[in-house]
Amino acid sequence: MKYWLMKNEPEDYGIDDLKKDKTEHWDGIRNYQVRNMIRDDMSIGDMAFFYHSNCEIPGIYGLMTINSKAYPDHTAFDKKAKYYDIKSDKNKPAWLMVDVKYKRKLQKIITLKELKSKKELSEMRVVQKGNRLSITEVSKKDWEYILSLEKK
DNA sequence: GCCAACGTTGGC
DNA sequence: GCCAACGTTGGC
Repeated sequence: MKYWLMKNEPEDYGIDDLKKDKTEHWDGIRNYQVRNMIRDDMSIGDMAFFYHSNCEIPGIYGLMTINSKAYPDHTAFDKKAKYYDIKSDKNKPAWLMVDVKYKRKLQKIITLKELKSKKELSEMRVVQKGNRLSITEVSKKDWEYILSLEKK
């Protein structure tokens, strides 16, 4: 069982949208490192933080579970879709996605600022400069520490 | 809206 | 296969 942090822009799709939808496919991954990670390392039942990026208050807003294995991202075949990719062929899909299931919103937002202020989390990928991966793995230790911050 | 950091592309 | 140019991400 692994833990993840998954970024999305709330203007595009945020935690409240997932709360409403209950489950949704996490499409639009167009980075090979991230694709390989969801293909090789992610499993059904893994837990993930829903992180809001590129917004007024970047940070962790909620929890979700991974609800499927990686499967072809059909938005890559759709010429009208934002993330259409001419290189992805239906017979040989270049891009994958997983389904995520809403668990709950955090009682309070754990902001990026707060994450950065904790020396315990200095190893975490999201707090490191120049990290641009939309999905990163979170260690069990960091996962539990972050959840403990919710109670403070 | 700026810009640093990083990934991708493509000429050679 | 190198690397400059370009595009994207995302915090600020």
